[in-house]
Amino acid sequence: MSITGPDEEREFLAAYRPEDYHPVAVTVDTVALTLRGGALSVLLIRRAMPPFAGFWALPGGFVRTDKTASGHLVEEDLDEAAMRELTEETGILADSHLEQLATYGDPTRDPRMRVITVAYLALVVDPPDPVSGGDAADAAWTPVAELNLATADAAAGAGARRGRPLAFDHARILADGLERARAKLEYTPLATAFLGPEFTIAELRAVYEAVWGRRVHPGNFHRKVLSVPGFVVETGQVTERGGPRGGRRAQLYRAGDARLLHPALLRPAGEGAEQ
Amino acid sequence: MSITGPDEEREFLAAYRPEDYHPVAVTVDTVALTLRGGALSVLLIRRAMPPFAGFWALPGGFVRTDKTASGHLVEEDLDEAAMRELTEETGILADSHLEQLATYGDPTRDPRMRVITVAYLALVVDPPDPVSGGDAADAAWTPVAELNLATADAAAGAGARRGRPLAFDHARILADGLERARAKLEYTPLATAFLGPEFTIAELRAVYEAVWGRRVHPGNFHRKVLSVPGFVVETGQVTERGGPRGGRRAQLYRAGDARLLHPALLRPAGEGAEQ
DNA sequence: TCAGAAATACTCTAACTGAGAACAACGCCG
DNA sequence: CGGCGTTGTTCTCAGTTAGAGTATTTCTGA
Repeated sequence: MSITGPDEEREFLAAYRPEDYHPVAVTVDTVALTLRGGALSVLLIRRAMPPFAGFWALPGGFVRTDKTASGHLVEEDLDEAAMRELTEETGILADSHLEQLATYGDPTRDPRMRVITVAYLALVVDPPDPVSGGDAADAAWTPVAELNLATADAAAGAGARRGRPLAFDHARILADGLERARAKLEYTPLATAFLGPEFTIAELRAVYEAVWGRRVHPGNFHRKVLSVPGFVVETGQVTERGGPRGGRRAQLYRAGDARLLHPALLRPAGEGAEQ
Repeated sequence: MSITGPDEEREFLAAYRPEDYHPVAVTVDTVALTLRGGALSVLLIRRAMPPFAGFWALPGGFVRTDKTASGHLVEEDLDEAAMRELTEETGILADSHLEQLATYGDPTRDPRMRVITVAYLALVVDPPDPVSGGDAADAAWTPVAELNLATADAAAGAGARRGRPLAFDHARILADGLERARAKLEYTPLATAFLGPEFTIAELRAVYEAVWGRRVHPGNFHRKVLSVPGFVVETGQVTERGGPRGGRRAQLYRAGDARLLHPALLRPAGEGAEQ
């Protein structure tokens, strides 16, 4: 199906009239989430360069459509760009989960020029401390609760209220990422992407509690998780020790092969929450 | 928070090195769905220009970042671009619903150059026949069943099997749009966006059946719709006449103010379906 | 050895589900 | 005009799932 050719190329260029166009830049930004000490945390970098120099922001950068020093053409897919930028700026590998979130193209979102950004959601298991690189002056896992984000709706325009304000429209992107994670815990086995290969039901419950920001009834959670076919599979092993303050040893489970949860684990309808 | 200025501009340009970059184009493509004669249909255009000249494709085009004849800078948001292109190419207005779907950036997806496209899902109520314009040689509402799409997974690489193949990766985008619509019928009042301001429960059920491609139990559907708070509100009116082959007059309802359906209307778990 | 803690199991009631039947109101046609 | 098929609406019933609370088991630490 190769319909490329000189004729078509000419047609296109005639219609394209590059001189009439302002350049557009395409970037990727990643909402990387993890659990650290029981708290849902997001990976932020401190911007070294203007605009928003000194502000915290989501790690990300330009999609490569350029030539290297050797003149070789670099063309990467958007997912690859997201992973590359994450590693370049923070040293963190998005090895557990990576999915596209949404694309933000408000003409005023970057004061420099027209920048359209494709946002990603990444989950990372038990990550090391980040190592800042590239345009990042610093990088850190930051508990989401410390950011004092408004709700997704309210954060849309204003950005974070108190706490550290984020650069650009990153407060909104973060809010959208959090909402996506919260929603997908309900009907997919996404929670297992926060955990290592083997985990207990209590650890799984801790993921739900951290992401949803709510207490979850241990007994009912246990029953529901085990009743969903393919969510978790028993390993037959138990933990080496009980909890640090006593308690029974727990069964260890592995993630099953289900891609969707039937029935779903719905979050309580009530409003409240957010810690 | 105006951090724009000559210094920052210079910084940015120093890092950007435009001469090292190949141009990137950003387009929008829209999966516009409607119900015509009870069949779920998608709006397609026939491409006038290469590549894929003569192929059917989703309506869409370049996001404006250009100067008009008067030299005025045109900067539109992505949503605006999607609506504009839809109307330019087909004459159809996305007045009922418009939401972003996903962004596709495979470096090989357009044989001409690097084109990143932001896909949208639009729903249209009782639309007229399209009027082709712009780069479209033709435009038509096409029943989705006629396209013989594979499932979302299988369609990813190969595009449509039999039936008319779509240009670029539009078969995959369409599959993703259909899956989004099917999923959102479950937990949002999206189905009402297929209907006019007043509708009967049976018409609402017809939307679910057309989009899901499955029969839905009339009695249970009725009960569930009325039991979800804020999904529909009674108008007190009834239809002028019963059905063409007899039958009782139906109560008329309006869309309620719920944004989420609690409890949700889950589609039957079974596989099958697709008409 | 005991108190507290955590994992797991059980109980109860309320709510919801799918399947089917029943009832109500209409158009059509003889 | 009156039965009949059609469609809208309500109801019944048994099976499943939900939330809340409690009980039991098996740990740790004092």
